[in-house]
Amino acid sequence: MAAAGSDAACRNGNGRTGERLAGSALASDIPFLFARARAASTRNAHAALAQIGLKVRAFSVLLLACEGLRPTQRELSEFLSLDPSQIVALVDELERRGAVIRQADPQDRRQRIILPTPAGKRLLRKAQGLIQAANDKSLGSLTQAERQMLNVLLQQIVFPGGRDRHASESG
Amino acid sequence: MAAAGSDAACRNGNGRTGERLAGSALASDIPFLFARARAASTRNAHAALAQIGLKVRAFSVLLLACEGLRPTQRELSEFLSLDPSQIVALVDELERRGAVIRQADPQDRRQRIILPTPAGKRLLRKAQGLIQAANDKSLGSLTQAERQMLNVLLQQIVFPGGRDRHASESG
DNA sequence: TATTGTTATACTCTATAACTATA
DNA sequence: TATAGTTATAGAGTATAACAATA
Repeated sequence: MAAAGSDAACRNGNGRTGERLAGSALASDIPFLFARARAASTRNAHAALAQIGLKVRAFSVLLLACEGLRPTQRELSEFLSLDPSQIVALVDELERRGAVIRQADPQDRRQRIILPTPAGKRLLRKAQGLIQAANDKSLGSLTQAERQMLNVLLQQIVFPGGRDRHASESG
Repeated sequence: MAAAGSDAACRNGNGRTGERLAGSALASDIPFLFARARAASTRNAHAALAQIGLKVRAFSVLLLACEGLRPTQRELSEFLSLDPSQIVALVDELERRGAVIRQADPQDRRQRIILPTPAGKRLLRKAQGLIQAANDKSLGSLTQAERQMLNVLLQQIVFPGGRDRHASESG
């Protein structure tokens, strides 16, 4: 690609780089900032997870499966804002790998509960270490207090219902 | 699609919805929150801009062209973190529409400076009104002070160089 | 009849490489 | 030789519709 930003400064003889445009009103546009922040943080997360053959989507599913919540595929779809058909592919991948299993819910046999295997739990622990390091890199310019504040603000946007969350800075 | 979140709560007889998973550690993961916040805000922005036939990418290019900064395509590519080939398509679209023109830089005829037309400036004003309404919707759960704080934190992440920006809340 | 999971398909977005014209 | 823009192409990500099993 052409991955601007970090190392792309001062290249051409004209002194014109993308940095010059940071004076634009766009630099204060929240959706634009979300897009750039997300791109950078998922790039770091992907790079970190690559060494154990995971992607962030699969990591999210694995994490949700490992917390004792016994999620159905439908719930995963809703919470991750992904289409049910995408969950199928993600669970297929994790199941092939022996990290999770599908269990038919005895109370409604249409639903499949996603459960972790011991190997899945081990994989998650490894992944969480890598993710934490990646997130530290993504948020390196923020203090711990600033990260916590950012976490609270983002949760207010994403979960406007406003359940009293603890902002535990897992990432 | 299956667009979870907003209206998907309380559907199945089991009382199991995606909302239940908000207790997960994933709900405190910053990249996850970025992804959901970005998805929601760009969805709103796209819906708003659709009525004038623009997408957010094209809007960004148009805005940068209209501020007197005389950006080259390379600069747009770097600042928007898009590949140069994607800029070509965006400028093509805006040019077909009569909103911008390409001008060869006389000092380096390889470079094309993107300039707005009067029609382009009018289109931008319309777009900005729509974008502002969309952003108000996306950030409805935040006070003005919280928005400003979010803006500052995001800029610290995206522009770690730390030029003294004004967080002018253009969106 | 409605819902869960599944499959298939198309469309957008993103990434990569090669080409041209200028430098 | 190197860079700006362009073109073409392949891959990932996303959206949509139809189907089988179950309710």
